[in-house]
Amino acid sequence: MTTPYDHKALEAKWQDRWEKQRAAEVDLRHAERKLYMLMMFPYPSGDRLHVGHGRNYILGDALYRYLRMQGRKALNPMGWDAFGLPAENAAIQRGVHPKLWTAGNIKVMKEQFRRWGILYDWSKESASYTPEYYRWNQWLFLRMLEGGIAYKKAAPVNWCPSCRTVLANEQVVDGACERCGTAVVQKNLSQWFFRITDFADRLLSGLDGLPGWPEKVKVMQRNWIGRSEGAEIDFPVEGASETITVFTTRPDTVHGATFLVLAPEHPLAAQLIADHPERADLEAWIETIRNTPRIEREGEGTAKDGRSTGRFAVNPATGERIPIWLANYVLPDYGTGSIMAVPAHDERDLEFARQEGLPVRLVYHPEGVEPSGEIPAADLAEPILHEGTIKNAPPFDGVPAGPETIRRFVAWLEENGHGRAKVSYRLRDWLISRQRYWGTPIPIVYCPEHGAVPVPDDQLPVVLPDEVEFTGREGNPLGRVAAFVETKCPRCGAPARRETDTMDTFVDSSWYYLRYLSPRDATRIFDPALAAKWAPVDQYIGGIEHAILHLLYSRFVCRVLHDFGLVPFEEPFTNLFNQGMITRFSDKSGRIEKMSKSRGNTVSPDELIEEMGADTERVYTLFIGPPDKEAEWSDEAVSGAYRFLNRVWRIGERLDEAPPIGPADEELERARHAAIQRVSQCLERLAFNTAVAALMELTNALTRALEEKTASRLRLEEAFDTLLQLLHPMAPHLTEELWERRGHVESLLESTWPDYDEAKIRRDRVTLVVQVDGKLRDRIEVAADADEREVRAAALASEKAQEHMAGRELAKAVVVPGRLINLVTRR
RNA sequence: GCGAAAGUGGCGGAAUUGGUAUACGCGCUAGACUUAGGAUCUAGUCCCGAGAGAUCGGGUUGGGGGUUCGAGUCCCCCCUUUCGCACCA
Repeated sequence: MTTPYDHKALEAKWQDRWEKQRAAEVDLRHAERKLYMLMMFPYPSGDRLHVGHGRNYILGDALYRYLRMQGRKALNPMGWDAFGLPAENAAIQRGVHPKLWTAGNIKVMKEQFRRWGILYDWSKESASYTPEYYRWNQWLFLRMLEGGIAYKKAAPVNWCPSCRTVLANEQVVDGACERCGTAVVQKNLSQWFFRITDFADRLLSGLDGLPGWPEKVKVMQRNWIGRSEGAEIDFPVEGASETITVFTTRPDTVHGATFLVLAPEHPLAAQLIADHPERADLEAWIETIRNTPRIEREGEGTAKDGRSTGRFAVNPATGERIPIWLANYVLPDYGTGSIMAVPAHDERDLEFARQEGLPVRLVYHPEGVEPSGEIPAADLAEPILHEGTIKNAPPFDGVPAGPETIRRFVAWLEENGHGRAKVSYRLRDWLISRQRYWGTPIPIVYCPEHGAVPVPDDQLPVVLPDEVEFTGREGNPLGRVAAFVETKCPRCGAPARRETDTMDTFVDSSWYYLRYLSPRDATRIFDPALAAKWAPVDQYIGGIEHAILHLLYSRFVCRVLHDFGLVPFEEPFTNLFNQGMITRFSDKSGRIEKMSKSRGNTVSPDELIEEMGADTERVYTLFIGPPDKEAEWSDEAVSGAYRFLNRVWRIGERLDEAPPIGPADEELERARHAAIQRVSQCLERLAFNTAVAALMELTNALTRALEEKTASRLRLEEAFDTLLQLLHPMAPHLTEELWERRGHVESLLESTWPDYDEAKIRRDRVTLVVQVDGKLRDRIEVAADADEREVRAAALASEKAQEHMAGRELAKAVVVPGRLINLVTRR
């Protein structure tokens, strides 16, 4: 009977030891070569981490330990994204103060990390809910205010009725709150923004300088920024002094603009319909559109809904009168909130023209089609998008569609004073105000005399008051704390009120990687010298869900810090790795889904660790599949990892069974060097799954050698030591224990990653595949250094090859050294 | 609709640059040791056909075509799945 190894005692022992030794602590000032790796810091929610979360941290730790053994003692800090709604909701529901609740959760999560055997440099720990941290959020806000990057404006904003706060555009997914899924409504409010749109071009072009980022993330960011080149064109309104300016990417189709469409919310709309006989009806209709949730208005298949204003504008290209319409398909917050409709050359405009019986006028004509002036929209089956030549639009007749034509039109518009080149973006400014308690107070005081007055630096931090009632009632609880709200104007000393909005927690997370470098510096946001030395982060690891949100905001804030002269770089994260999700069958939905508490398909690491140990979870998690792909958790397959580790353990107990001299020493030596090579190459590209497979093969080779007594004790011990080293990143506890038992004084973590010798892997004689006309027919053994002539002779001597050549003449022989020879016959 | 990634045994998956498809693991089958085994060890396990047998022949990486001595890998067309974007003018 064999008993499994005592993982409980052994794992506790090593976790204690690493903690006591402060095994991952880095001296930032004196380290010679910098390497900064980082996992996205977690939100300390009340839920215990499950094995799906574990993948992220285990992956990072395995990488850390590997780098460490490579002689690269990386900075690998951890902290807490500790502000946010769940803490406040817990306070409302359970009467626990968010601060206590959060602190308790941090303690639990820290213990979970420990139990996974994960090494962080805890001396750098920082948490965003401490005044020591968030005062620098406030400081940064004030600098951005001075720099004109932070500003306040009244605007229609996204409001989540369930979270009772406004949201940034990035936090609205398919018209719903990113956090709770509730449909977002529009509200007109005066709010604080960061002028991220000023950085749109830099954020866009910077992506080209990030070869270490997944293409997918870069594409998502490019789409989100949504740069469009085009022109603004002015259309004078008939009978009024106003002009309507539209944005278009196709100024070359301006002759085909047969009507204008304004978003119903457009500032001119009310004026245009002022004299309309059905003005009241129209106003009611505008209200309806205005109050339609975004999801309905912009959703798939939403019908176009429009009304004529009864007014006309002049097409500056043709001089013709064209009607002005209002319609829901024109969005108020993109471009100028108004378009020139060219139904001949735009699908949406054509659809609307058909629906409303509006005319079409071709600018580009396919071959053989002659100009026919305005025609009914019903006569055109589909729009002509990027083909044909211009006819009947002097001076452009005969010009084909293309970018050069667009440039010519822009120049022509500019010369004639009808318009100008213009670049538009989808990106909106970042709305950072939140009407919630548990966040960084925005350091502003409202004075009746001086308006919004910034809190002076020497009065920072503006501390979040502890004495707050969490009732769940409408409105920010901060607004009901008189001691907080009532203050004096920093400028004149008159009674004034504090801003009660707090900052979006994505502000906290946009620069935290810099705070780790000097977490207790009370004099500045971070140490610029250390930032210049250690940042940017070399390897960032986290989930794809932050492809836009956190990663875009961080890139923006990094540029702000750069422009302030605080950091010498513009990109915060040089290499980015998105680990795949762990999925599992969910009884609730009957489907395989992302592992999550709400889906009820989580696996608790606590029980798994209790039963089979943290090393088993680690090895299985790394073995489950390519780390960047999603992977399905299998409760059964976990035991494979457990069996593997027990096999390793048993080899350790049986080393003394090996004979002093072994007949197959070279074989084991070859297996050892091959394993070093394979595992090293795998880990260089984070392919832990195949690295584990290679280690299983080495383990199998060791077991076989031991069973068959074919390797000497010396070789066996050597190979076993190598196995422990290569396996350490994946199974640190077990390997440290066995390493110690082998009599090594220095810890395995401090040992040097083994080198391999290619000469030791090479064999004297190799097996070559013999193909005849591309089909495998035989295998032959030849000297490893055999030249092409020798290989060909050996292959032609093969009886099987001869049979399959069936007397046909040899046309040529293709030799791939060390692999195969293909005998090609003449047909 | 646009963009991206993917499709390989019963399952998870492997296969740097085109060069022995199915490594490694799970599951399953048989056997060994056992009072017992969800423990451990050994052997087998892509499909079809022939053979008592070691073996031998043929086929196979979603489907179809192409390039090549040679294609899971490259090119073209199609199907399916997942993800992202989606009235952005």
